[in-house]
Parts: sequence; structure tokens; C-alpha cells
Amino acid sequence: MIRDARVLDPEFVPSEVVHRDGEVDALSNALDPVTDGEPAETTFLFGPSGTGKTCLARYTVGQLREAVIDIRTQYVNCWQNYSRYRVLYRILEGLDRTIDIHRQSTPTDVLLERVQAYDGPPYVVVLDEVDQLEEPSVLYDLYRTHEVSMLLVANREEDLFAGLDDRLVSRLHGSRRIRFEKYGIDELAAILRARVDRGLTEDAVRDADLRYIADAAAGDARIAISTLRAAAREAGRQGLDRIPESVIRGAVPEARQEIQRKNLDQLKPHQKVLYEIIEEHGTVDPGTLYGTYRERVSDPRSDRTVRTYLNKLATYDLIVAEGENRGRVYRVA
DNA sequence: GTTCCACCGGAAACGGGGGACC
DNA sequence: GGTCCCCCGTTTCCGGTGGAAC
Repeated sequence: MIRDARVLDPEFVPSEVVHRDGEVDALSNALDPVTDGEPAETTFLFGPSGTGKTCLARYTVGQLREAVIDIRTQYVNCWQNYSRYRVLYRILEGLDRTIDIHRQSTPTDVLLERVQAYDGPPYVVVLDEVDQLEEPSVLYDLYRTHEVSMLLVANREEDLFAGLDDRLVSRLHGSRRIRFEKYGIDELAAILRARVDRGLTEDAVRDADLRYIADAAAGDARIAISTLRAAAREAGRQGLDRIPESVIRGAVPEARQEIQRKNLDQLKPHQKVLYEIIEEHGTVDPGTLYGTYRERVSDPRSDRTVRTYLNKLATYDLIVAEGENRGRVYRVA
């Protein structure tokens, strides 16, 4: 039944983007100077998870690469590359200029100097999840680098700017902004249909079932595509040539659990212990949480580090921190 | 109204791991 | 082999906040 499993991967960049014409045009216009060998203005892509920001950024940059001979591009995920050093390193990787750079001995400033010394063809850098940067000052460094054009992807504009210093905010104030709204059910169903047509055999899924998935995903294309993939996998396991409604319905919670499992797998052992304690309690106050954690592990980290871990868990959407100060409680998301 | 205290998170310091250099 | 330098995870220190107790 599966013809091309790649298209069922949420990371897959399709050859045509569905229901984002306005956003594609806006981004193409922003990148237009690159076609004349000039740098593009800094552009923000804002919107909730699963609204196609990353997909569209990669798609548009891909189109640009097809149209322009002299261009360099790089994608940097700031969730994984959260320090100034790692961002600059990834950017130099895109220029093939990391050959003599050593993780443990080359100062960050040397990396920056090398990026700033670049004077080749336009270089378009996509900084995804830019609100996860621990050292946003790197944006200032890059802003001052003439040949580098930045596409900055983030969920919420307010959250991103709240974490930046005034100097950077004023510089970025005039930058172009493209906003993404959540997909409607019809739009999501159309996105799924396009993937089914390319990735599965004909009539593998009914339109009504695609609408069911779209509805359950609540506007999040990533969840919708994961659900479709989970359903296709289960139907394949059962040796079916179509995905029945019962499998579709079972795939909805399965896809959400899979996303959560992936997030849990990325945690360090101490972070997992904290998550388990919160899960066991349902809702737990900080004092009890810290105390239980200290009892449960042989080499507990300091309370301050625990707070850093808890913030990490919250950013992963694994837990929720409710209330302030003494009223603070933690619960699983 | 004042004091106490639990909690948060920023900033700086510390130390481990590892590569470069002599 | 010893020393220096760097990144990065962690700890230490501490100021801010606001509810509880007096």
C-alpha cells in the first residue's frame, strides 16, 4: 500500500506547497534581491506549531537554489544548536569553512570573524526555532554580516522579542514579518490528500477519514501527518491494502504518544526522573518534587539545575508549570 | 504593616574534557 | 608530557516576588 514512505515524514518538503500561496509569495518577494546577487532583508516567520513555517522556508529556499546559480544556503535548528558557538559553527559548515576549527580550542570570536570575512555569493541562512537560542546575541552578530540573509522561524513574536536586548529589538524592528495561521480542517485534509496521492496506493484512504484526522490534529499539520503515517504503518502491518476507519481512529492517540515518546527519549536520566515523579504525583509542589528527586537519585543536581531541567521539560511540552512563587505546581502536560 | 520564607531565574564562577602548541 | 585555552554543564550567589504568619 505504501508507495513512497518519505512523503509521510513530517520533515518531508513537498514539491508543491498547499494552501500557503500568500506566504510563499511574501517570502519569495523578501528573497528576491538574492536573484540579483544582493542580500535579502531579515525576515521573520511567525506562527503556531505545525502551520508550515519550516516547510515553507525550506521549500522557498529550495526554489531559490533551483533558480539561482550563485547562492549558498544553510538550515540551522536552534533547538539543537542553541549556543552562539554552535550556530556560527553550523553557518561556517554551510560555507565549507570548518576544516581547521576544533570544538574545544577555537574561540567563538574566531568563528564570527570567519563568517564576517565571507564575501562570496549571497548566503541565505534559515534559523529555525530561533526562540530557543540561549545566546540571542548571535542574531546581532549575523545582522551586521552583510552577505548573510536571515530567515528567522519562531512560534510567538512576543516571546521571541521579550528575550532580546533593546539594541537587537530596535535593529530587528523594521524586519519583514510573515505570519502563519493554523490550518482549517479543509486545508489540512487537502494537505493529507496530497501526501496520500504521492505516498500511498490509489484509494488507500477515504476523504472522510482524512477529514477525521484533520479535525483531531486541531490545525497542526505535523500531528496530522504523523497520524496518517501511524495509520498507514498499522494497516501495512495487518497486510491491508486500504486503511480502515478503525485503524484511523486508533492512530490518533498513537501519533500523539509517538511524538511524546520522541521528546522523552531526548531527555537526560535526571530529567527523566523528574518527569516520572511529576507523572506519579499528577500535580506536585516544588518542595516535594525537589525532595523526592534528591531521595531517588544517588548524585542529585542542585535545585538551580533542577529548575533548568524543569524549564526544559516545559519547553518540550512534557510538563506544565502553573502558578507563581509559593503557588507554583508542576503537572504532566 | 512587617517579617519570614519558598520559589524563580539571572549572572558569574567553577571544573571537566579535550585539542593545540611547545 | 606539560601547559594553555576553550566550550559547556553545573554550582553558587543573590535579588525579586508574593503568599503566610504574626
